[in-house]
Amino acid sequence: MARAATTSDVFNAIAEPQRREILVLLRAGERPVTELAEELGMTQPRASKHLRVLREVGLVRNRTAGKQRLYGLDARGLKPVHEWTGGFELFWNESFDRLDSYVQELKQTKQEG
Amino acid sequence: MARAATTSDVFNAIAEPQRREILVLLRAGERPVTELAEELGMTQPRASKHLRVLREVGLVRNRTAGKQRLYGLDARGLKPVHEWTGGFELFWNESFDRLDSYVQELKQTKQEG
DNA sequence: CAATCATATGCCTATATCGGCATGCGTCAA
DNA sequence: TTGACGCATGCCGATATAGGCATATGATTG
Repeated sequence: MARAATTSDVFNAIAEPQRREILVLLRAGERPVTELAEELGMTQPRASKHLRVLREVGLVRNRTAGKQRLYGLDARGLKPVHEWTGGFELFWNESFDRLDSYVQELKQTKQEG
Repeated sequence: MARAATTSDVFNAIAEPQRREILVLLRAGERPVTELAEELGMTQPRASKHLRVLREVGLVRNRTAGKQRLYGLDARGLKPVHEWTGGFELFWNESFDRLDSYVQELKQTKQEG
């Protein structure tokens, strides 16, 4: 009983910073593993492992091109995350009022104490 | 050497489904711990622990109200996540033409930088 | 002060990653 | 076929995290 596996939940998959970096790089187009690894300053096995996770959650796909394996972005899986966070947009925009009243409460409490 | 701690990285904090549920519930307003626990079908210690994580990353705040401790939403921390995923919007929405030109822009920018 | 309600924590176990290193596997060139 | 290159995996160690249960802590009431 822990959180859903990184390989099955996009939220969890992108919780790892290096995987986010990989996704960002892939916006510029397909890349072979070694190139990604080098640009991100990580070893090849490490890059491969992260790419595997991303592939299993469907955020990237790959195709064989000669000796290389090109990884490409499939960002559709990020849409749910964008939409979920979007559901809170009102709250971070509107936070002036809420924050303000919260601050007032704090001041009040302190003065009373 | 693992991913950033759940207590310091919003991406990681919301990687846990139950914490996302808590945040959703809090959109309806402040709630005491026990009420949250009950509505989500989890034990009180469990709810408290999740709330602690959320508090440490700044997604919720709490104030004492008599014997209870009311937790409230502070969604500002979700904005970066929304924006980050938003950076991929063109890749799941737009036509391939526009996507193409966007990619060209990225390449250009990268070369200039 | 004692009893009680509402929460927060500590301790322990099971499980999940992450990263390194060595190595297996597939492809291409000679 | 052999050797080199590119990448995927297996295995191991270290660490993080989730959840349970019992218990400590803080506030309120009698």
